[in-house]
Amino acid sequence: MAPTTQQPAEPAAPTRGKGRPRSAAADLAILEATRQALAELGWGGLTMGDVATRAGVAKTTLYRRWPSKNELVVDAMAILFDQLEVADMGSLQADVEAVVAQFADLLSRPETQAALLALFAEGSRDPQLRRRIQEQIVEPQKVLVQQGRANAQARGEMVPDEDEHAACEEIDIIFDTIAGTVEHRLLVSGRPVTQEWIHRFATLLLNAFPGTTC
Amino acid sequence: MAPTTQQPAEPAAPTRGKGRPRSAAADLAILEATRQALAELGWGGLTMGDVATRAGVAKTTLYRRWPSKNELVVDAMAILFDQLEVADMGSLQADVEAVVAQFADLLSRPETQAALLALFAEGSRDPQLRRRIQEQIVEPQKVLVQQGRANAQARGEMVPDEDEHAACEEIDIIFDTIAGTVEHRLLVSGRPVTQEWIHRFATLLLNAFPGTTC
Amino acid sequence: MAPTTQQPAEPAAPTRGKGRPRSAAADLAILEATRQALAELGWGGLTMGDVATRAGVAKTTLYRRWPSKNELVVDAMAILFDQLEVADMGSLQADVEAVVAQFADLLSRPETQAALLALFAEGSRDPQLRRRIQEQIVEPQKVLVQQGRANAQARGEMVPDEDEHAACEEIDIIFDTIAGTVEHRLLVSGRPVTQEWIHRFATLLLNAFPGTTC
Amino acid sequence: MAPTTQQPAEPAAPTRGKGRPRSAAADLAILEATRQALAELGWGGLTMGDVATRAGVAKTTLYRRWPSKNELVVDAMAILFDQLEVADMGSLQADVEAVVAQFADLLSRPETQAALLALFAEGSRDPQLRRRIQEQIVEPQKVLVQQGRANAQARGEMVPDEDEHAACEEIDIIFDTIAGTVEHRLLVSGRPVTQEWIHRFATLLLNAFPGTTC
DNA sequence: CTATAATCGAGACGGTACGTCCTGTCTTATT
DNA sequence: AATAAGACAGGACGTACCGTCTCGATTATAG
Repeated sequence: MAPTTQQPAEPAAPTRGKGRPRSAAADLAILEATRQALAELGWGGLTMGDVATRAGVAKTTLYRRWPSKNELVVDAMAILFDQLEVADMGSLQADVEAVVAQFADLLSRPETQAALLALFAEGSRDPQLRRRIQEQIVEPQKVLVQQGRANAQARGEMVPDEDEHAACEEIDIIFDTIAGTVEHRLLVSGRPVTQEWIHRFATLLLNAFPGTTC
Repeated sequence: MAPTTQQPAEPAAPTRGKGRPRSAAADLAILEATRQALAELGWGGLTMGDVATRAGVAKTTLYRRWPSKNELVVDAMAILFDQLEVADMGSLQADVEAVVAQFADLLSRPETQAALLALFAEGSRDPQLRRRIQEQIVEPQKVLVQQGRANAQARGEMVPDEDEHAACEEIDIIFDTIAGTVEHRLLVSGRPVTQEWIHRFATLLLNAFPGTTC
Repeated sequence: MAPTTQQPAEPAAPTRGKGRPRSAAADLAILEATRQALAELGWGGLTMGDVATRAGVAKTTLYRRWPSKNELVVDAMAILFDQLEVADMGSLQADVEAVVAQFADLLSRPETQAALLALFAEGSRDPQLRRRIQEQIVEPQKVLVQQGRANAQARGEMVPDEDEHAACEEIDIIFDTIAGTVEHRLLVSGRPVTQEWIHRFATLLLNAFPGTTC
Repeated sequence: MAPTTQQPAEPAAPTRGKGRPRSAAADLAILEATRQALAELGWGGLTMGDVATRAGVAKTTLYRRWPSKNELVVDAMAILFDQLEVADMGSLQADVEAVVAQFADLLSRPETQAALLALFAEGSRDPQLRRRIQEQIVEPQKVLVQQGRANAQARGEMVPDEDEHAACEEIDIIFDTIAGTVEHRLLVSGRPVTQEWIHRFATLLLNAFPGTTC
């Protein structure tokens, strides 16, 4: 999660190196500047030089931490996706609606709109980038589904998993469906995600899965 | 559909344009070269100059027809999306599976992977581009859903629409779900769309909609 | 002199060809437009397309008559240099002053300033162009020197030529001196040619040549 | 003299510029490449991109130092004109002949032929360029005349200047005459400057000025 | 009166250079 | 060692002209 790129080994070493230590403030300033620039200028308008200027930092400082724009933006966006939470609202339907609403809010921010699909597009060519996206952006979302599922099972709304593998597959398909549908609605079709739409979508979703004992 | 950008009025004009007419062969060569370059180099590697060279055409000829890379790629991809068809396979489930398979095939092509998400990302900033994408890429897909629905109703698998508006909303949500989920599976999660996955997904989909009389 | 370039044979043929005859009005309009554009935009800013537009003529019409900008400008300027005359003012000194004044006037026009040195520069690389410049621009000036010399000899101010060859050489050197000095003063040093300067220069010139019987 | 264009203030600044200092080697390579390209391709064929390539330098490095082709060529040529010298040959006639010969040699170089008139032509439109040409190319020549005159006065061949202003005017007219005549002979008339021609021209020149006590 | 033919306008075409912008690396002096 | 500053090689951008071409329309002479 931390902008640890480009360093010797990191986990094995709390490297108390000799020279001047890296400025932690710079990291935050750069990531904030990146989000700001994304929101203002979009993915295509984002330049490393501009980010450096906004952050009050030299270009070198940027490249010392991130190998390129892509990785920088992944880290800048990851912070936002880390804030997603699944609260136990008492029922599966309510939990789903809450999570979808949170996700839709996130996708409505200008920086997210500018960055998310562009990152996915870049990731489809660069496997290393794809992995980084998976770890820092996609996984945090998928965890929500697992969590919500566990909550539902704890409440007795869903039968517990028997086959580990099948459960995994099912989580995948649910996740792709939720994330994909909301993204498509907001970013491709360009139509709003209202409370009513969320309700309809969540209802469909629960219909679709016969495993729910509601 | 035709690369008619940059021209005076087009529909209302049987305008016997005065100068030398634009080369139709150039249009085709450029669009083909664009798809080729996308497949080879990806969105980021796509260069107007390179496309021009591949098409055996001057860069000016490109800019005379398309104001930028974005519009060019929309038109180049639109041709692929025009080829989608909904065949009547006898049952709604079979029809859905067929259409999903077709769509997944399309999204598996390297040029589509390179272009689609990048276009959507650009479209989220540029309303004109978004409209163009809607008309030339998204609409042709949505038509499939409408068509399939009509077929199902003709076969008696679905009750006919009563409320026009509600039907429209439902088509929207179905469409966003199908397109979004498949895109997310293939382009974001990076996992394959197998025959089995398609079957599971189609089943879920039909479960979700109680209107089906199966 | 006429813009006869690019035609079959011309002298041997008053070629009453079959097709539509070339517009004589176009020639004049083009040359006038050329001088206008030169005065406004300078040599570097002069474009064939712009000249065509100013003349209300298609670019093709231009290229049918002149192979390139250089030749076009030679012809456009030649008209101005054809207007130079040597009037018999009664004394060699007066004649020289009159001719220098005329020449200085010509070099003070903006189109001349823009074109003359540029043409000479181009001519130093392109022998064909150099010949054209010699014939249409330089020779008309040199004739003035010969004429003035003849007048002076007729008035008895100079001894008649004995050696044809030596006379020729002397005309050359006088001509280079007058033209070169005035050009350098006006176009290189950028200082004005006043009545006083002309007088001083003419005096020096007559001093320099002992052959004058004054 | 140095290619100092585009810099903050230069003389008043012992400014220990903060970033990486400009490469001095690049300056020399660029100016040399410019002269080479001029000699090979002429003014019209001279391209910023080509110069950059020859110098093994990026185009941006060129534009960082010189705003355009014109200024670059002035600096490239200035080096040649800095090499002019007036040697004391013992007599005014000999000194004049030596200087004219030197100047003619310089004007016979292909890069000079390509550049000089073209620069003067451009300078007649652009006052800033004209000033630059004056300072770096014309003045070094004019200094020769002043120097030669001083030498002659020291030798007693010329009476010393009484009126400062008149002397200045006289230097101007002598300079325009020498430079203009040689340039016209070589670059416009396109005829060679032989030893004999130089002798004749120098003789005329000394005739013209009665101030000489020979 | 109809071919035939060269001209005209318009504007598309392949090509080249332009001057700008951004990338990612480098070289300074400073901290 | 990391920092700010900024020069550097390289490459794509979108524009402007060049000189050629392909159109339909015009305007002359020749049959």
